[in-house]
Amino acid sequence: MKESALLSQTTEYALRAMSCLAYMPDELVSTAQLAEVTHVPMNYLAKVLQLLAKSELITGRRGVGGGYRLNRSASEISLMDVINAIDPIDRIKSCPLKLENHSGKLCPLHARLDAAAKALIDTFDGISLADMFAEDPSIRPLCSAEMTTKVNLTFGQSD
Amino acid sequence: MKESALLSQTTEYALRAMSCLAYMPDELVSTAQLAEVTHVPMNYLAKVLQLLAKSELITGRRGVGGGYRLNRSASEISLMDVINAIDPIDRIKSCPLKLENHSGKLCPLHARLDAAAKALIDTFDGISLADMFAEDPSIRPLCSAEMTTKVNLTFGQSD
DNA sequence: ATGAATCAAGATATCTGTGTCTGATGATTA
DNA sequence: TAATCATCAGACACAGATATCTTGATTCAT
Repeated sequence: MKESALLSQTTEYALRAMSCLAYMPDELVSTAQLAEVTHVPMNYLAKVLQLLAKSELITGRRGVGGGYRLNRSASEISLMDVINAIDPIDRIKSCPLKLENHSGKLCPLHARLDAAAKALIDTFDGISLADMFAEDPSIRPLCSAEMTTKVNLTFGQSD
Repeated sequence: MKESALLSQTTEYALRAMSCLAYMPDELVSTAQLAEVTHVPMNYLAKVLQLLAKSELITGRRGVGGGYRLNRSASEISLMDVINAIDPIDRIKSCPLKLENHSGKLCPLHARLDAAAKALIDTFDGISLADMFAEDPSIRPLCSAEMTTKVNLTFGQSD
């Protein structure tokens, strides 16, 4: 079959947009700008941003000069927060076969699958948007130069 | 949006079927029997088994008394082998935005997503089908009693 | 106030994963 | 050989994720 990504395409888009917003806190960034930098189809990104806004991770402001901005600081938003806003990773709470006769316990197979899901969730819980700026400063989230130059051009910020 | 499982439905089905086959090596188990025990729609399971057969994890035998059996011993088949036969977990090899200007390196975001994918793969690589029988013997893969009794009834094996 | 910019919301289109069905091929039994 | 069982192979149907488009509502600048 086809390769399957760990996260859905929509979630990937959301993470890109959030990374971008984290890069310039307190600035209002329009959907069009985000779409260009993140290379996401604009009309679709608009939908994704609406979801993020509904989850109260970001706030949208209409009108001229409008756009989106983070609701909390980048260090207080984990990757898992973003993932949860779009496609939560589901834990296996009860036997998927709907068999009753093992009191609450998962079978070895599903116990291990659930453990893997938990590990993933814990990993993403432990990474904040801010963490992604804390390394080699020559490489920015969403691929350094592209983003850095585009953004600087657009907003006239000096580095 | 909707909850999204770590593995696709099809992969889940494949893991169930493989667990079942691992439980009775050297027996030929028909699609109908597997479907009943694993609670998977029979016609669809038939497709999944064909995929597993094409990947040479199992071999099908036609005709009266036919069915499927493992090609290797359960201890030599990892969960990842099964997953790879259906929907491989894809690593992020290059920038999904298709930006060229960072020589081979992933940006912090995708580097972390890829690390998570690698960790998952390593986890599933380290678990064999046989491992799932090595614990509390009262709980079998695919939910103990159900499978145990059904199987014993069907094949008349004593415990 | 008027017009332009921008988000909000809903309808619609497309593609892929999931699931069903039918006929063909091969194996067993009698 | 004939009949039956079960996999094999392909076509078809459906639903949900992805993507597009249109219209309305809000904000800003003039």
